[in-house]
Order: sequence, then C-alpha cells, then structure tokens
Amino acid sequence: MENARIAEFFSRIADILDIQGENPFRVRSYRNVARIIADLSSNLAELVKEGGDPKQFAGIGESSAEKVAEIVETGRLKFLEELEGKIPKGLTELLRIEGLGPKKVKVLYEDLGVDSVARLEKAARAGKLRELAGMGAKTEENLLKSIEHYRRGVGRFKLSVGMSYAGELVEYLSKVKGVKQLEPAGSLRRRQETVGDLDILAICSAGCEVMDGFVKYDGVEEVIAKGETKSSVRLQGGMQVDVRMLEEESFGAALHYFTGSKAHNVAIRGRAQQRGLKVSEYGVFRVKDDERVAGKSEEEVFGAVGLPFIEPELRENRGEIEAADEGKLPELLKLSDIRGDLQMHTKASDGKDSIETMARKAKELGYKYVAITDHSKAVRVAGGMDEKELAKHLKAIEKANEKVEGIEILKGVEVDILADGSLDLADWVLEECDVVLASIHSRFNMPEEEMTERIVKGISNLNVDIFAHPTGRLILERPAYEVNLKRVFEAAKELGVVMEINAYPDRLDLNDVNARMAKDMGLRISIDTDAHAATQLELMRFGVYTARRAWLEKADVINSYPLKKLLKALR
DNA sequence: GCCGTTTTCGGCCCGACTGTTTTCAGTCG
Repeated sequence: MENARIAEFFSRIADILDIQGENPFRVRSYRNVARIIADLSSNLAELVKEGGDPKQFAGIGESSAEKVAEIVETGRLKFLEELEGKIPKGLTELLRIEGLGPKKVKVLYEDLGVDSVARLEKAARAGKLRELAGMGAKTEENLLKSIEHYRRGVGRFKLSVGMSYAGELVEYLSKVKGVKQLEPAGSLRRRQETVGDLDILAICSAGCEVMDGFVKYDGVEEVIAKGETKSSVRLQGGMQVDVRMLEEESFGAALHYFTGSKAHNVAIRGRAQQRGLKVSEYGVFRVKDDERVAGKSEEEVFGAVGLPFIEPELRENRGEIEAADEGKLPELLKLSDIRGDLQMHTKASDGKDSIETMARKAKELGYKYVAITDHSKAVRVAGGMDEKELAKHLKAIEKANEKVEGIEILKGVEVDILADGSLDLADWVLEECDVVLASIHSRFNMPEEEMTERIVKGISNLNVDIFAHPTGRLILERPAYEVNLKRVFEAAKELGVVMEINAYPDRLDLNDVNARMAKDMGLRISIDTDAHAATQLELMRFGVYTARRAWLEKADVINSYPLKKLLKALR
C-alpha cells in the first residue's frame, strides 16, 4: 500500500475531528501524522510487515502506530469508519472551499443543514447565510466566488509555470515606485514540483506604492485582500499571488518565514522556544525582554537557533534540522556540476533538431558529452526505429561526433520495455550503443505485481544502463503506474542499473521522495532532459532542483562525472 | 494525539486581514 493512501486515513480523521470542534492540538497531531507518512522516503506498509515500528518516526505515537497497523493489515480503519458515520460525507469537502473553516462548516450544517457544496451555493444565493452569527452579505458573496474557483478545479501549477508567472510579475513590480528589492519565496523557492500560489516579498523605501501597483497589475482578475503590508490577488488563469512588504532589517526572517515549508517553520519555532526565543516574520526575539537577536539574513535566523544555513530545497522537515544540528547536511548538487545530458531525441524519431544541432547546443551549455537516444519501434507515434534503422542512425552519430569538436557524442537509444518484459530491440544492436535507456510507453494500467515483474525483467537485459522516467507519471495529468519501486530499486542495485531523474518539467520522474529513497538504497542517478529540441536542453535545472530536494550530492549523479568515469559507471 | 537536558502533565508557532462586530472570532499561510 502506498504511503499516500495510509496518510489519507489520517487526513480524513483530522478533517472530521476539526468540524466536530475537537481539541485543535489533537487535530493538528493527526494532520502531522498524515504529513509525516506522506513524506516518508520508504514504504511504510512494507516496513510494518517486516516488523518495523512506525513510532520510530517522531510525531507518530502509540495511538497512530496502532492505526497504521490496522490499515496495513485490513485496508480499513474502524475508528475512521465510526467518525464517518457521525457526519454527512459532503461536510469535509466543504473545508476545501476557501474562506470556510471547521467552525463555519459546523454552524452551516447545524443551523441550515448545509452538507454539500451544492447546498452551500443554494443557501448563499437565497441569502440565508446572513442570518447566521458572524456572517453577512459579504460572506455570501465571497463564498460564491470561492465555490466557482473550487469548481473550476484550479489548484496547483507546475513549477515551470509558476516560475514564468513569477518572473513576469517581478519584472513588472520592479518598476513600481519605491520598490528596492523583490524576492519570490514559498514553495516556488523550495522548488517544489507544483506550486499552489506565489509569495513575493518586497523591500521598499518610504512612500512606496507597491500595494497599489500590485493590485493594478494587468493579469489581476480579482483582489482578495489589500492591506498596508500584505495583499492577495487572483490572476487570470487562477493563480493566487500574495505580496508582502517589509523592512530591510527583517528581510532574512521574512524570507525564511515565507519560504516555509510550514512544517519546517513549526519545527524551527519549537527549537527557538526551547532556547527562550520567539521567531516571527519580523525577526528572532528573546522572550524575556523582547530584544531582537536576528533577522537581517537567513543565516542570522538559523544561527540564532544554533544551526548552519539550510538550503531552501531541504526545508520540508524531512530530517534537515536534525542533520544540520549534527553537521551532516549534504553538499547539494549544483547545475554547474552537470557535465552532460544522457537523454535526448533528434529528427530520427520525434525530435525537432539534428544530432549536430543538439550537440552544438550542449557544447554551448558547457557540457563535455551527450547521448543521443531516440525511440525504438514500439513507439510508433514517435517514429521509433527498428534494428536496421538504429544501426544506420548510430553510424550517423559517429559521423557527427567526428565533425563536432570539443564534445563527445555517445551512441544511445531509448528502448521500450514491452508488456512481457522483453526489450523492443534485439541485443546485437543494443550492444553497439554506448548508452541504453530502457523505459515504458505502453500498457500503463497493469496490476502492480505484473508491472514490477515486467520492469525487473526489462532492466535485467545486460545492455540496459539506465531506467528512464521510472514511474511514468505526468505531473497534474497522469498518475504513476502501479509499481513496487522498492523491488525495482533492489533489482537495479544488484544489476548495476542507474535510475533516471527525468528533468522535463512535466515529468520530474523520479520525484524528490523516490530519488531520495534510491540514494538511500545506494543507487546512482542520471539527470536527463529528454529534450526533443535543442532549446529544451536548458531544462536541466528542473532535474537539478528535484535532485537537490532529494538530498543528492555530486557523487550520486553520474552525469556530473568526467567522461571516463561516466563510462565506467555504465554497465 | 504527541512529547520530555525544566516535564508522564501541561503545554503545543505566530501574525495579517476580513467581516462582523463595538473588541473579536475565524481563516489563512
């Protein structure tokens, strides 16, 4: 069972208890457990089956450990089923509506019988909500807007999309009177694979008009809030943006605070508390006399709680604070460490550019080598090649390699693993290649067991060097296929097969959590763009972001190696 | 519900903005 599915049980408990008005700390505790489980870099169900104890993870106690055991064993949880019997099903869905929290949901249900989004809309349109304590006409209006937003299903955006929105907005705001410095924070700065909204920090001089300028931005569809130091808008397309104005002396504290994650911040604050300190977005203060001890830079803030600087990509409370405390933070991979790209396509299959164009662009990026890896015949829509065509193509690669100076062009292929686990091309032609990537492009919806067998069989072919986009997911579009990754990793470790982080922004596959599990199991990683045009070679940075979120260092990533060492790392 | 170089009980992160109030509760991040 996936960690996400186990986590879901705890989230649902938290939602229901929240609406029932249960002790907020108990509710938080359940939410905390859900998050911890979802973030684990190993499979919890397997760990439990092997006799492991969930209590080893801080935040999971006796009660939750028992619940995990029941879920793993039976696939159900009595406690949750009892809770669900007490309130209508639609009630927890109401919590997803912006502006509605547990207190209002409870009142709406008890006083008006509202138990679904549809009924909420009806009640709001009929002007019934204003009869309730603490609600008025404005509340009705706002909730109707929120319902519309919710129905449109606009929630999260790919990181690449968020970065382009942020870039344009920063460009615009930098021209507003009095704006001295702008810094996007939030999940964007942590390079999370999707972002829900944008947080932009602004340092201003006196008489700054940043808030007025912001709400007048061309792309603004709706102003949600406008204050002196904080405003929120929704852009056309649905993305919410918050801008905060702050003083230079609290910039570091604010940057840290608004970069999050929330879980990281809570942990840092707890740590501060033990030291008699209080952390807010304005700085770090001594509790006894309110004396400010840090705030100008993030280094200062971390220093005040006895820690070295922690890179934004690590701030998920997934062990980074403990590692920092023990001086064991990883030295994260940098984009400038990358010396080559091992997956790209040319006109020979579904790419737009020639071998030579791809190689020259790679050279421009400072790379020492690339692998040309077009599709095999099973991927018909992409113009995949059969053995004869590939053999000819490999000759063309050799020629290009002679022609383009200063970069090594490796002969490669991305060969399909067919439904029965065999490879789409015969061994004789695979043996001619320097780099063979194996991957899956068909029959995604197999049962887990079958898919796992298929993959293990596929990568067992001695010609396979790298398993490409290992889970097949497309962010926000298509879920990963069912596969027991742990078993795939164990087999790959045994066989010496490298796992890929596909850097294409729609894929980022492996993701951060899985890549970290691969590292922990002793596997090595190749970060490849999967470029289908020369300009897409620049997408490497997204793969590096994911690698950094997975705690990867230079030694973990084979395409940071010099050519000779790389060739040794391949089979 | 979780946790413990003050603790097995009594705490648990902190502040801005809104809408409804007339001093504040609810929500959000």
